[in-house]
Amino acid sequence: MKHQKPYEPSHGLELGDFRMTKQRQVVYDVLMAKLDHPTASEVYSRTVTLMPTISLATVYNCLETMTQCGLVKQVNLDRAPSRYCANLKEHAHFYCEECGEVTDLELKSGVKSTNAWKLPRGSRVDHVEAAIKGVCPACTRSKN
Amino acid sequence: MKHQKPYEPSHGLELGDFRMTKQRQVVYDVLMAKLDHPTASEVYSRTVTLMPTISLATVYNCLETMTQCGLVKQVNLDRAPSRYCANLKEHAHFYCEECGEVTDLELKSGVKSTNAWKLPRGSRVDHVEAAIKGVCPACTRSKN
DNA sequence: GTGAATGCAAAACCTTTGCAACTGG
DNA sequence: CCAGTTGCAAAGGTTTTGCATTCAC
Repeated sequence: MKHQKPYEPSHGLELGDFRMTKQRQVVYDVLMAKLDHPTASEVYSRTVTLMPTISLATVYNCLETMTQCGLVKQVNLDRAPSRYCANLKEHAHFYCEECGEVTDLELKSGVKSTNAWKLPRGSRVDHVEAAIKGVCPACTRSKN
Repeated sequence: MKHQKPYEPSHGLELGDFRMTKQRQVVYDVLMAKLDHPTASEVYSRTVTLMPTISLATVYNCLETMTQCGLVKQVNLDRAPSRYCANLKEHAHFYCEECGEVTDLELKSGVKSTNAWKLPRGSRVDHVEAAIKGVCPACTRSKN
């Protein structure tokens, strides 16, 4: 069985041998420029306008590396292509079934993200991934 | 943009034209027989021992159809192959990074699954998907 | 200088699909 | 009977990989 790599805390940012190449810089800039949740190919489309020679494979590599380093987060909703997100604070994702937008939901203060669930005593929690599907306020309003 | 199909409540089980074929029966039986979280190909491996002529594509079709009907749930963790689950009560999933097992976490009573997150006023919530990664009690114990 | 990263194309992987044959109600 | 389902093989779309070239440190 192929296990996940153990989750690396995103603060601390242990970059190790991380080399800041031009490509990585552009990919990172693109992610920071617009805090929506682009897929790898959307990131590619945006980077290619800034650096026409970059390849899709490199974008994938950069996103993977940055995910490992904790610079960005990979967001997976169902089987859809992964999206990437530069918001490093703990948060959930809201997926609007009408407009397809993904927005971040902050954690309420003083609350643990696991607090709704019965965790067996003795579990160690490393990471919580919460996705909420529904209809966003804007789409709810425009529906009638 | 290709949207999700709207989420269908799993109670009520509107089966519509659903035809209980031998293949679907076997797939369903296999899922009920062991409430772990097999992937499509694990389901295939198990069904094939009971019905050697079944094809992998049919297993995928059956799982898809049953997911639509609300008979089973599709569980997606990261980019790993989808797993399937016959537990229809609202629950979260715990993924153990040591042993790779996926277990169900019940919702605490009197609590909403969204309660940790700041939902914008006016959002409609249809469905919550929560995945918790960590180390299960058994693996935590055996580590030292 | 040297190991790491890139770019390209090809492969890998999970999943879906087209279609003729079959079957459940 | 006949729409819905199967099985097969082939295609689909996303992501990864092998390898020669280039580059950051």
